[in-house]
Amino acid sequence: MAPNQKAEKQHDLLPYKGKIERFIEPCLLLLLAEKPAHGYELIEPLSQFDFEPNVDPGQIYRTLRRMEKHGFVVSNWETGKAGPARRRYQLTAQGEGFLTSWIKTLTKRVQMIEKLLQRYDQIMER
Amino acid sequence: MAPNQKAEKQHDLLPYKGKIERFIEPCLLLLLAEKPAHGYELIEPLSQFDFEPNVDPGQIYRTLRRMEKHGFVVSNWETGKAGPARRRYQLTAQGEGFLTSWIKTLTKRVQMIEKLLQRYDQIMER
DNA sequence: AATAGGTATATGAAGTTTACACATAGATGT
DNA sequence: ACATCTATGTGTAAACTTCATATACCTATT
Repeated sequence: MAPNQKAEKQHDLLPYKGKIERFIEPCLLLLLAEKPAHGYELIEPLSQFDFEPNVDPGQIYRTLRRMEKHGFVVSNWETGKAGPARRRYQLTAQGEGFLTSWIKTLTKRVQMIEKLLQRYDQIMER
Repeated sequence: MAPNQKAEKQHDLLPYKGKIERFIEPCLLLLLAEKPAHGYELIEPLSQFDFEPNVDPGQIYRTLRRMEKHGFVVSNWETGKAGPARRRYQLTAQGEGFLTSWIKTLTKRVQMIEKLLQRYDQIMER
């Protein structure tokens, strides 16, 4: 096929972020494994995982609800306390299993990246 | 806000892949840093990076053209050899710089994941 | 010389995921 | 009464991936 200069619709390439798809899921599950919490309360601890750009609260709530639909967490409304009602989430046994599979996936990802990094080091040595 | 059961349009959560956004870019750049090549020739070596599902050839060609537009690689048509004409790609100095920034990004990603993995190990110890 | 298969490059379109803005609402302080 | 903080959520466009498909040249075979 001959060279061709059609317009390109896709992304402009920069900025590249190298984000990990749905990384928020294992982060949320881990935090809930440590202790039950409501969404708002998870914003700050989540930010410790260095999300860039900053963690989107909307995404937290959506992800929690989604995971609840799949039985990975359960929630109950907590009134009584000060301020508006909060939905308190707890990890389920299923959720633990899901976290475990996430851990396996992430371990593989690290290996993938390490492989590339090592190969990069090799060509840099020359 | 009260509990609410609206239909959910978003993804069904499973399967989760934890793919790294545009991971194909640093892989291609690294392979080209090792030695110039045409797209078709890169399919097999790319698969060594354990893409799941398998590397999409279409994505390879698109990504190479895109990176060329940004000056990270240059190509020239190679006839003469057996088979149809091939577009031979070479890394540019700019491309090396882009690869370097990718390496930094990926190093950060590894750190993010390691942080999570360690924290997971901690709660598993109990 | 037709045709099948391999090599090589590329596009179309639908589905998934993220980013950012915005909406809702109760509680608290002035 | 009003603003502000806490808390939960939705709408939507842009970005990204996936899978299917198109094109075309070359080589070997019948």
